[in-house]
Amino acid sequence: MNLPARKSRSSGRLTLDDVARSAGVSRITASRALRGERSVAPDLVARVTEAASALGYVPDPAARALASARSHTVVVLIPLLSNNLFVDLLEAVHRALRPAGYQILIGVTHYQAQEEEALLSSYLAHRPAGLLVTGFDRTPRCRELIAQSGVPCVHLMETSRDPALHCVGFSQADAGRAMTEHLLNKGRRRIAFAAAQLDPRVMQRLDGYRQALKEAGCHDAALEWLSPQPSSMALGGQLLESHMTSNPDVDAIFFCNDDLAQGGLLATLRLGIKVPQQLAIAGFNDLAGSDQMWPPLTTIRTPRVEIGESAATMLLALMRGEPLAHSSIDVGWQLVQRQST
Amino acid sequence: MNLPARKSRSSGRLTLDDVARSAGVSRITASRALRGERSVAPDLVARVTEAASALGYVPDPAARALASARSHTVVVLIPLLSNNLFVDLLEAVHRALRPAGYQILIGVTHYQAQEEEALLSSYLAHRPAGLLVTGFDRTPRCRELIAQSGVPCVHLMETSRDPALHCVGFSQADAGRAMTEHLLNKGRRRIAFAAAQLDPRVMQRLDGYRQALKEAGCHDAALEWLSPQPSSMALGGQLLESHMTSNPDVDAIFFCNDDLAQGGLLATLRLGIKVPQQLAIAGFNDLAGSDQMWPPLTTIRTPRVEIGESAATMLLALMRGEPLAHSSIDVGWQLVQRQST
DNA sequence: TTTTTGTAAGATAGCGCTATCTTAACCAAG
DNA sequence: CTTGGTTAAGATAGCGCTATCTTACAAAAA
Repeated sequence: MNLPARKSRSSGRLTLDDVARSAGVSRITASRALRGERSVAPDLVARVTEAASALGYVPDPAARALASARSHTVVVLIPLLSNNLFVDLLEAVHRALRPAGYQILIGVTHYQAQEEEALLSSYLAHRPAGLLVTGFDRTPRCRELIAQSGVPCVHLMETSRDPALHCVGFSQADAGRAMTEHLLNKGRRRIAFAAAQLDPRVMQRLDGYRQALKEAGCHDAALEWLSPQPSSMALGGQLLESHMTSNPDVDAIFFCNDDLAQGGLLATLRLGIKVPQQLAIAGFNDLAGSDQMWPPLTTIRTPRVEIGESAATMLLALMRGEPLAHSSIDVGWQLVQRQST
Repeated sequence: MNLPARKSRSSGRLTLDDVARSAGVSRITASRALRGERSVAPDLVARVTEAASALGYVPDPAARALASARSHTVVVLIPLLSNNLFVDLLEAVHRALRPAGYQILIGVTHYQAQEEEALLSSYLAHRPAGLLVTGFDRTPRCRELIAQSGVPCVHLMETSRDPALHCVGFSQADAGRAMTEHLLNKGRRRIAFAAAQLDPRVMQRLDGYRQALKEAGCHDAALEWLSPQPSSMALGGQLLESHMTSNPDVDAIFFCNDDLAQGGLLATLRLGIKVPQQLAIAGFNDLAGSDQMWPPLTTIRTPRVEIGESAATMLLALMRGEPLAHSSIDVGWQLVQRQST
């Protein structure tokens, strides 16, 4: 009488055992060899590596994550994908982390605290090796989730003096202030600030704008044109058009983001407003196309590629448990003057 | 003498056993209840569900993937993130798949067959539940990887008559032809086709353009301005500027993508070319900002949200093993006439 | 030589789930 | 009252890896 022979659940997948057998070592040695652990003889490492690539072995990330309670995934939370700013950031992060064997799991929060919470709790279940998040503005629950998870985390886009927070960014307020001072230097006095989305970084730019104008004695709250709607070219045009009729004496508009500024610039064409003679226009971020506008747009170039790279490097160090030279990196920014101011 | 007490590897994580214990059922019953399998009594399902949410239990995706040889991840391969076309697509896919419990793993191929291969082999190791890929143009090795994996796959952006291929898209050639005919109808005869990137879909639009012009007897190979470089506003401006000097009689330019067209349109401002009087300009995709241009850009509106939704729905059916009404869905496109033509 | 390290390699035992097989319970049919 | 067929719930055994403990062996110390 033959046993009922429980059906094998094997998926036919190539496993570490196959590699080990082919290399003539034990499974665990093969595992250590492939992970580059010490205490494996160099010739064995070579044998295992060869066997693995000859067979086309790819480790199963699920099994790996389950056994080691840590995956090779890095979760990146950004507010939007439709802003090239964050796409550039993502690409830079990806370029830096991929060679180190990490994969990126992208979470898009749409500037919604609730979405961030949901994404975080679902993504933390993957036991990511690291976490990259945008800014510091999040719910206490989010902070708690991050802290409790024990996953190394680097904050993007802003800087902080708190040595417990790892971050790579620049001072949004300083940049906002510098652009405003640039407009003041150009002789403008009725300088409007047109903003949308109103996320924390936009508000910091607004702060810089206010400081500069107050110091110059030119601040006028009526020239802060703030809209909570999502940023877009169309909205930039609308903001310019609607507010310029009620404030015709405005001689400069500082848009909090280039997409708004581009829309504003195009609206001036429609309306027959001369830029920069009648009205100076400035943006923020130096997005694609800003140099192509007519006139080309004066803006703040924000080094998102550098932010992505530095943050990835910092995260790699944290994940490896290496000590950090600095917990906060300020990558600065650059005012790019073009013909719109 | 006490045993050496092997240190527990438990991660302190909340597991299914905790939920089962709290609900007073066995682990496997809790598992079935949470996965909505039949053959669990409704009151037990309720007890388990409650216990799970009370405890804040989140299943471990790694354990799940390992045990069932299938994850709840859907891999999406797109050429670029910096083109809003694909971002819109991704957002739509995400919105459709998230409620069904699937997560998206994004792979960016940069239009490189090599990158696609690398991404595919590394992402397939995650045993994704489904696969969404852009177009049909890929290496034999990629096709083989997809076929061998047995993972349901839906192709985006194009259509095919092969019933074995699942796809959601539209006829790029038809759209290209329609736009060309629109320009012919406007009385234009020297119509240039300006293109970059030269990916398969661009070439299909070119085909449509050629057909229409040949039928009208207006085809001139010298008016096909093709650049293998990545598409950008700057390149659009360059293409227009450089070719218009050598072909001053051109009375219309059909750009293969809106970013090129926008750049071209802005270049006409710089160069003092009157649009549409002297030169008609048309684009493709109706990207953000095309309606804000001056003059607003005539273009082909491509229904990427619909593509994303339909593809996700189709993939869901495939993943659940449900029968499909159609293996190929043509979502069409729409010519949006604005003032640039 | 014998003992004490040190280290490389292997044996063992899970990680947290789900596929599969078993059993228990129930009802209708014989 | 048995028998067979159905279903719900539980028991068992992995999925493919790595953490941890053991062992073997060589080199260093006694």
